[in-house]
Amino acid sequence: MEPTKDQKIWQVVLLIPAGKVASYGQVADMAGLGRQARYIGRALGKLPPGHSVPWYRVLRSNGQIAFPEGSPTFLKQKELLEQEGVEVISGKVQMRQFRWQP
DNA sequence: AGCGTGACTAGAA
DNA sequence: TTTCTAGCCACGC
Repeated sequence: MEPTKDQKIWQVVLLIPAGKVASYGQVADMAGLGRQARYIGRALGKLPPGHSVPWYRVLRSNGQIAFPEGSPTFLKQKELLEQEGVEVISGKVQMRQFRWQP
């Protein structure tokens, strides 16, 4: 059976090494979707239960988390990133040292 | 079949 | 440096 776009996106996200992060545009390009950065978030929203996809390693192009501060999802992502060793400040990540595939 | 929406991006002020 | 605007494209209703 053919893998769907969502599956492809999840596969790309799985390729992100721990301790590093990637932007939606980066993932979209690697998934072969080009400029569909917005679809990435939507696909991650479709993630099934019991998944092992490090969706929390996907951030905006400027290194900021895509959720509003104070949201449970935001807090969860921040916690997971810090657990990976990524420094999160004011909802932003020091992508100067954590940018994936320069 | 058409319209609104969004876990986005790049550029300008 | 931060904030605002316009462009973008696929999906769901």
